[in-house]
Amino acid sequence: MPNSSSEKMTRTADRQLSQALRDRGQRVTPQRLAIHRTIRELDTHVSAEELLGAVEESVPGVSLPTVYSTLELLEELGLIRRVGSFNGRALFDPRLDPHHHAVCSRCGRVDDLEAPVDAAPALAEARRAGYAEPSAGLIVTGVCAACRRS
Amino acid sequence: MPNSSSEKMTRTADRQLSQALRDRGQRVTPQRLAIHRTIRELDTHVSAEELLGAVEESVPGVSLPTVYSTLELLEELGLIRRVGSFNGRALFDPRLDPHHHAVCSRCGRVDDLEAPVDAAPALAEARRAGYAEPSAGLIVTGVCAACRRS
DNA sequence: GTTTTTGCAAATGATTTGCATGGAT
DNA sequence: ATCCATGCAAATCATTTGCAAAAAC
Repeated sequence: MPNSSSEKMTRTADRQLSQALRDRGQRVTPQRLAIHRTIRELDTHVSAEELLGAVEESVPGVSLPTVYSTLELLEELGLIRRVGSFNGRALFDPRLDPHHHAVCSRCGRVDDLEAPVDAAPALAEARRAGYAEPSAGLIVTGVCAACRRS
Repeated sequence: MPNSSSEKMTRTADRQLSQALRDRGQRVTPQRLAIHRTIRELDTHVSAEELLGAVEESVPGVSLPTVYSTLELLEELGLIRRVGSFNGRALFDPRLDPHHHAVCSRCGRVDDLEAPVDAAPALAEARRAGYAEPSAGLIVTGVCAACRRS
C-alpha cells in the first residue's frame, strides 16, 4: 500500500479547502481542489505556469486564468502566501511557517532560508506608519553557484 | 543664493558618475547625467516611469528605454539598488545605506523602514547555499492607512 | 433553475529588443 | 572617423479581463 501518507495529506487538503469554500458560500470545483492539492504536494514556491504544468499531470485541461484566480483565492483564504515577484514572475508558497528566501539575481532561482530573523522592530515601525496586519519576509539577493560558474 | 547645497550635490553626482563611466570606458551622456542626478535629488525609490517624468522636467526628450538601460547601468555601478517589483513595477532606490521597506499589498505604496534588522544568520545560510556576495532586505507587507479607509 | 466558475481569446502594462541615426570620444 | 548610446517602434512576457458555455448548487 504505497503513498498512504500522501493520500491522507490529499484528503486532508481537500477537506480543508472544501470547508473554507462552503463557509464563504463559494463553490468546490475539481480545478480548485487539484490546484490546492498540487501546490501542497510540491511543498515549495512555484509560479503560476510551473503550477499549471504540475496540475496538468493529474487533471488535464486546466487553464492558466483559472490557476491565477485560484491562487488569489487560496491567498485570501490564508492557505498560501505570495512570496514576491522575481524576474517578472510572481511566486506562491504553500509554506505558512516563518521562513525567508534567497534569490539569484541572475537566474531568479529561489531557495528557502530557515535562519531566524527578528523582524519585530520593523513590524512595529510599519504599524506606526499606518500599515495594518503587517507581516515580514527577508529577501537575500546574490548570485547562485550555477550562475557563478557560467 | 538659493539651492547652493543642492547644486553642490548635483556637481558631486555628475563627477562621481563621469568618473565611474570613464573607468569602464563608457560614455558620459547628458541623459545618463540627468537620470542619475534626478534619482539622487528625489532621494527615494521610484519606478522607471516616475523617474522619466521627473527627468523630463529638466531635460526633455529622454526616452523610457534609455531610462531602463541607465538604471541597469547605475545598478551595476553600485550607485542605486533595485528594491524589488511591486504591483508589476520595479522600484529603484538611490539610498545605499541599510534600510528596509513597507509595501501596501493593496496599492503598492512603499515606505522606508529605519528599524535595524539582524540579517547575519540568514546571510550566512545563503552563503552556505552557494550564493555569492549576498545582501538582505526586509519587506514588510500590509494594508496602508489610505487603503484601509476605502 | 439559478448563479458561479471555467476556458478561450483578446487586452493590458511593464520591460526589452532591433535597428537606423545622432553624439561622444 | 569610430563606435557607443539614443529614440523610435515593435516585440515579448506575465497577468488580467470579457464573455459565452459548462458545471456546481
